[in-house]
Amino acid sequence: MNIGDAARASGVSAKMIRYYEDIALLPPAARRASGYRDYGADDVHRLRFVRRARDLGFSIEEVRELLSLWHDKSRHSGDVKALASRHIAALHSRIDALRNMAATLETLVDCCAGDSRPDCPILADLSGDGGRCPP
Amino acid sequence: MNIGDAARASGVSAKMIRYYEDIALLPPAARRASGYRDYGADDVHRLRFVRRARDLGFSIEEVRELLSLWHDKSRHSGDVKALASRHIAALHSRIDALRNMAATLETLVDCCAGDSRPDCPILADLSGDGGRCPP
DNA sequence: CTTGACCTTCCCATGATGGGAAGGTGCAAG
DNA sequence: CTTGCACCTTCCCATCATGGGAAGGTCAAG
Repeated sequence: MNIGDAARASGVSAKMIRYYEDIALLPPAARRASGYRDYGADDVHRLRFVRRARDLGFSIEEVRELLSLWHDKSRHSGDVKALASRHIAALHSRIDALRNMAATLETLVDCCAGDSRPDCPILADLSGDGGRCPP
Repeated sequence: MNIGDAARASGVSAKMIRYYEDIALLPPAARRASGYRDYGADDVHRLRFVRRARDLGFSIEEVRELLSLWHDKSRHSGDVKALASRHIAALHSRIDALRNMAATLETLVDCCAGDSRPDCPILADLSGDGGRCPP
């Protein structure tokens, strides 16, 4: 299986597959005589794992840990759970940060006339003319 | 006022102030005879504006638009409101993406024993052993 | 006049991804 | 066989916003 097929089968771009190999997230791929990388079902399986973990927002380094836990048949599920829980906490703090931004902006947008006049509580807030915009 | 003082007064690091000038987000700073940049109250005011906008999650390019609207005394508040509304929508889609990740992970974490045994629904899910983990 | 805190510019690194160039391979149709 | 096209290889560059640090100049207090 060429890299392009592996990419299509796993949902990871060929570019990324090479990159993951380069940073040793994945073991060096087998090579044909031509130098082409050659992938099998196991490789695609691992790629799908990586893809799924990335889709869940794990960083490359976290995926590295997940892969090593996955391959370790004597792992403790507690270690996986701890890693996932840490990630969930990180997600929640990012969510909170974004929600705070959105809430602030929504308040400002709600009291902006949004017409052709220049007066704008959004700009007023940004420029530090502390809020005369209570909702 | 030296760049360090402006940095402390605005909450924007000296490094970033130079960078913002470099990419023309800010006009070139005045210079003393020594070559040192020299900042006044207006500059600090603009820096605070940028800082606040960045804190609300606006990209540099969006801040550029906001600054130009701010300086344009004949702006239409509708333009500001539209920009802010677009940004709010973008924030919400990022929030949704993160919340979906967190929700999926929470389900998995909830049915992971988290002890010293190796069986783990989190890894099972990642490896594509489609969910025998209904909450 | 020395010392230490500041300033200048310049280059490099991050994280994860994409773009593209230059050149080699593989396969099907002519 | 040769041509053509789709694919592969490596290598370098760009993104976005920020920080780190080196080499060298400046300022103010002691």
